[in-house]
Amino acid sequence: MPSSVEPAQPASASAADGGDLGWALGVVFRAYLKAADRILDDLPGGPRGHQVLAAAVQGAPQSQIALARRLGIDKTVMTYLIDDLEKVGLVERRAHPDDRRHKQVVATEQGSRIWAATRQRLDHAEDQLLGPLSPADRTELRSLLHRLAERAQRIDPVADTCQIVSDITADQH
Amino acid sequence: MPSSVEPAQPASASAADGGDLGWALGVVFRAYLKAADRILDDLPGGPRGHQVLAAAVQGAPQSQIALARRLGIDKTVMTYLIDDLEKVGLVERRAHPDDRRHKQVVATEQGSRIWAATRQRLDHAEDQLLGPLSPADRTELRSLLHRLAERAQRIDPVADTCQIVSDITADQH
DNA sequence: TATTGTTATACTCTATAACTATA
DNA sequence: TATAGTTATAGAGTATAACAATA
Repeated sequence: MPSSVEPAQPASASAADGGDLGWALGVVFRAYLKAADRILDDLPGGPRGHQVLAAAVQGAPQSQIALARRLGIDKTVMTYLIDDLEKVGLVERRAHPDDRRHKQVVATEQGSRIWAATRQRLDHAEDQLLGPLSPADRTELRSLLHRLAERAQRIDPVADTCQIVSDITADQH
Repeated sequence: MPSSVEPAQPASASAADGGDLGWALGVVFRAYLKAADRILDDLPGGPRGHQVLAAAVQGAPQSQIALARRLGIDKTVMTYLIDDLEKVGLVERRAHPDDRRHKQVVATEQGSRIWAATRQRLDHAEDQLLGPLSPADRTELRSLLHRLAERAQRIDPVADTCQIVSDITADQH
């Protein structure tokens, strides 16, 4: 193991307090995904399948497109996701009484049970991910991230797909 | 716009202070990527190309594999990334004098200029992303994320690829 | 005409493995 | 034998467009 060729300091650490927000976000997000993937291995759709299931269990019934926007998923992908969850009997589609174009996604009894169990395991995994932080810091981080996420959601609810991006980039060149 | 079919409250908000860390991380990370992609449209490799360039400009020269581990990129992808950056003349590969298997990635003069310019634009974009937060909260969030990222990095430096994951999942079933 | 949801196609990423060159 | 890097292939994931049903 040739330690001489590995620099002692990580390359990007010098900008630790300036930029590099993207690097930290990426590392933390990937670490979360890796932990979540282990737990959600059996669940169709993995972490995203769980988020759909969570929405179906917890909140008021939502249409597929509303879910897609909130979770940052393309509406076509949402179709496949719900297909798989429905096959296993975790959620059901119901036509909205007032607008039959919308299909509400509701959880089955089994879906609720599975969600509660996996939610518990996810909580444990999240605690491990936040391990280096004090309880107060964990709460602070969760709160800050949620504030940002809610705002980002309001500003740009994924816009169904990414038309907006190309519109904006167009006048930069 | 039929507002009656859209529930007033987002579905996952009820768990806002419990779980849902993954949702918030995902939303914020995607928002960052979207903003960064606009800025880094010209740069080969997008955000990841920029991170490689940043490492080459800022720190001590690192081998490709060290970069790959730090940035959470597969070593084969790193090859393509550096290929593209080298074609455009932003970085160069140099054989390490002590171990010629390693190739150090160093920035060219032009690479340094480009990096400085884009870094400035990224700083601006990050400020906009963190817009809802007070200056103190921004610093706090950056600090918390960096602490987590550095720790996650030490615990699991991407392990070149994802062997570890399957090892661990194996004894769960 | 506009919107929800579905399907099919093409494309981009990514993982995997096989290979080389150095050690 | 083990590691750094490269290349080629196959598979997963994603975007795009076209379509049907409803409003």
